[in-house]
Amino acid sequence: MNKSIEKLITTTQALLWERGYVGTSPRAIQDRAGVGQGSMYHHFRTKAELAQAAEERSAAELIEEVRALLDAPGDPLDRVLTYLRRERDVLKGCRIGRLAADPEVVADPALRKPLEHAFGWITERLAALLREAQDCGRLPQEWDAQSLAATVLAVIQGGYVLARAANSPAPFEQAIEGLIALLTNNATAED
Amino acid sequence: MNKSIEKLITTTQALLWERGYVGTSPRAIQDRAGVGQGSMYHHFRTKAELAQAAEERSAAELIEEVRALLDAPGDPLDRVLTYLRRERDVLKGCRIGRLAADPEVVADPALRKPLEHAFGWITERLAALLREAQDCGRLPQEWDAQSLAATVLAVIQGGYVLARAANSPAPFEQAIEGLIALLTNNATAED
DNA sequence: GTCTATACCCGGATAGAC
DNA sequence: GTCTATCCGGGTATAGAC
Repeated sequence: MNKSIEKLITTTQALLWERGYVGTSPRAIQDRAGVGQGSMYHHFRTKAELAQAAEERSAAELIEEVRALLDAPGDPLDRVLTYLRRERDVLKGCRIGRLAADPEVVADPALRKPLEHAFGWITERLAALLREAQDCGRLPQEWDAQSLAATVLAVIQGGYVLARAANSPAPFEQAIEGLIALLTNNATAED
Repeated sequence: MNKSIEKLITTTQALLWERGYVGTSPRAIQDRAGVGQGSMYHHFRTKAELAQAAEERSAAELIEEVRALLDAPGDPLDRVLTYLRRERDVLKGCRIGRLAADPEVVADPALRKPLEHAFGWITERLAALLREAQDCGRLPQEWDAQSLAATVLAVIQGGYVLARAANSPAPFEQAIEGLIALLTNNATAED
């Protein structure tokens, strides 16, 4: 039915990922979507409104992808490691994290909310798994699972930053390997 | 002497930090610097040229600040921890890392170089300290210091991303505390 | 719903006077 | 060195016709 609406949203998702919020103009969206000016402004009153719809879709998609990985069967810590080693287009960065650089996104609650929601969800899910890993004796009980979950997500997000700065995926991969060493070679002497 | 040049560079540094490269216009620089159009284009032929000068200055300043912390006397691992706990305006993000989100910066070698240089320098310095910590027996010898250094820097950069997304310094602080737990509660049973 | 026209200011300069 | 004038296209819409 609403082919235009659909095309506008997916196109905006792609442009926000590539160029961020300030870097994405209504005209660029229209051109790439093949949708006219009048049509776009008929369905979305402002650029911010369309961006919000696109962000919400991207956040939902990211959550679904991560959920699929983290809900797999198997040892909890291994699932976290699988998530860390997941294949990624590193130099492209994170479709959600990228937007946190944009002051207009951070300043507008409606534009910031999808980021907060996606990262909040992922952190909670990781924390639950890390707690399970503690219960299995694979991680020390005295560690704070919530903090550790933030660390895991931060390594990924920071890895993207370092990779783009170096124009190479290498720093991302090193950061991940360093974290895996920290998580797997620890004082589980309790068992 | 060249008060104008100086004012243009420091103003551009501030605007790049706040708004990134695409988000910073020559006009905004001129207005905030109190320098006219003609003057600005007399000293810098393009926006990119001025941005490059500003980036180089910011990279040098960041390196100096980190050097001061990491060259302090004392135990090597403790110096890394001090660096991690350093006071920061978390929601402002990193003046260098922020620019890695910008596709125009990543695509232009002259604009990307200061980022690569700053992060490369910090990673090397951290790796050297972590190697010292291994020699002191405070970290397992089998860990790769280079990877670990990338992890440390990634946690900081990723922490900024999570904090801005949440509009709160909390995730940054959690990520740091999680990393400190990982670095200090490890299998140093070898000694 | 979609199209075209119009508007107004900004981005990123260039040219030439002072 | 700095100022003012000028330029051309893009950003972000709004208005009204079809």
